[in-house]
Amino acid sequence: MENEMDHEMIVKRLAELMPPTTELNRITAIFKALGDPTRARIIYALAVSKLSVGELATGLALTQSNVSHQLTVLKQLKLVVGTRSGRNVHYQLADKHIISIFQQVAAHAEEAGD
Amino acid sequence: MENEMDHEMIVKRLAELMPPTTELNRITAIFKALGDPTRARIIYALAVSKLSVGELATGLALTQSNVSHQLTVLKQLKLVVGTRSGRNVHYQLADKHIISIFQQVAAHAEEAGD
DNA sequence: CAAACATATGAATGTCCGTTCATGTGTATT
DNA sequence: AATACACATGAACGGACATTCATATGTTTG
Repeated sequence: MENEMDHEMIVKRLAELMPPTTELNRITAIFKALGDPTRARIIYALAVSKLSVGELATGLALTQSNVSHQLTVLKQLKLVVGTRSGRNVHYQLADKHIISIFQQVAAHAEEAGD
Repeated sequence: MENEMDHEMIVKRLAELMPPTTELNRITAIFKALGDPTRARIIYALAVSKLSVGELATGLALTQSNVSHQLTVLKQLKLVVGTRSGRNVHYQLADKHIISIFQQVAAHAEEAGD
């Protein structure tokens, strides 16, 4: 914490303490991407196993088009990567970091559950 | 990883491996809340110091109404808590857990930055 | 090369949501 | 009690976005 003198200062210079706009945009874009149930389910599925678009579609009861659209969003944010093998494209999580982020949020969601 | 036998099984039972709907909704709701730049900035500000609604409004150049609306969202998800003292209501992060979540996402955003 | 299969892309649509404006509720001061 | 101050709430408007449908691109097989 900070004393009263500092507090006034903090309020006055709060904007300067914020992360740069472009960084903040990148961060919020990631949160927003994970904030959609469909994309979250895709992430959960890929946390279990590397899967193709079709497998995700049938396994999660989603349209192929829908899955593909969501994957492009996740791909753009480098949350998943897809590698083609023949006709199929197998997607996997970009790194295991993502799983721990979900775990932390899940932990918070539990203890904050009404 | 898993062998080919298991893989078919996984696809078939993918839905069962998903977290229960209500839990998934809670998790995605949190992500969605953090996925808005305005709310994210509020979180960042509160990570620096406990602040009143008015201080947040002036410090972040936002409408008082806007700040209040976003705070109700964050409050409902138990990401922040507000305590009244006189006319003012001072808000703070519900726990420091939230900061580490941002740090992890920020770390990912950096290394994935184009 | 034609046909079938897997994935990607584009447009269109309905819904959700962030912001603003206006007003209401709560609290202190004189 | 009346006024001023701090915050909350509700309605409304505009923009973003998730999903669907149709179609295009890419890849294998016959």
